[in-house]
Amino acid sequence: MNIGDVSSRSGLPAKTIRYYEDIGLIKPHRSANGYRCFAETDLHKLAFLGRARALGFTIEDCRTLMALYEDESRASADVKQLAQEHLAKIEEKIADLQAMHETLGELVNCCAGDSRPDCPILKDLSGEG
Amino acid sequence: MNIGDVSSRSGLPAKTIRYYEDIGLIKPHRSANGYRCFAETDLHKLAFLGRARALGFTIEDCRTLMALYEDESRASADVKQLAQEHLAKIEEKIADLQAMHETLGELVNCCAGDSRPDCPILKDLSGEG
DNA sequence: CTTGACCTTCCCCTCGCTGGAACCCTCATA
DNA sequence: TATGAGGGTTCCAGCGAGGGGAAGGTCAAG
Repeated sequence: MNIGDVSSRSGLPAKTIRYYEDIGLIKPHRSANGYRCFAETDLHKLAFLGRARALGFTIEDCRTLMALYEDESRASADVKQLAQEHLAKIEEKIADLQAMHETLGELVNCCAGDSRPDCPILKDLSGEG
Repeated sequence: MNIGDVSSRSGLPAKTIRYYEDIGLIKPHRSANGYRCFAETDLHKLAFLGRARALGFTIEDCRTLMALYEDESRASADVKQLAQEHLAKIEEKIADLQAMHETLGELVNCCAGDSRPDCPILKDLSGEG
């Protein structure tokens, strides 16, 4: 398979696939003309990476997850720990965003949103609040 | 005031303050020795920026907000619209993160987390789910 | 033979800083 | 008077995870 084929089959942009090769996540062979030549296993890895990335894992986490996946003597505890740490980071981000949302939401609710200049949002930002 | 003073009084790192000057958010004067020389108004702007950034506004949003703040004939509707758009982006991010959290949370719950290799997390990532 | 779709490498851009190198300024102390 | 500490200055590189686009090679169809 050429890169366009794996791109459409994995849903990942060709640029991303080249990047993943660049950083050593996949190692496709090369055809005589210099084109990357992907096997089914490469496609499988790319799909794996795409799903892991969609769950928000970092590239380095993905590297670890792939290594665990390929290690048949892995302990599921290692996978679970990685996932739990990631889950904790997600929770932290959600909490941060929710705090922002709450503060900003209140300010927005207090703002008349008309043609007058008086604005509680700017008032708060300026420290007059 | 030198940069160290505004840094400690605004809570922003000196690097960040230099960066904000670089991109034209503030324009401190210079002393004879070449040092940046900050007035109270600069400090006030930096505090404004710090609060806007803490609410998750992008630098470009901050630039617009500062312009609105300094424009005495602004309409609060313009501020409110910007804030509402930002609020919508925050909500989108929260929703994305919550979706990740839900999926990953279920997988984590299904994973024994022991010394055996069998792992529903990896199974899902590999597409066997 | 040419066209168009595909592939290659290469380098710069994103965003919001952060770290570090190399150097200048000022003040206090030995 | 040297010197050292603790400011300040500039510029360059890098982070994560790719994206955009140029310049050029390859291949199948018409």
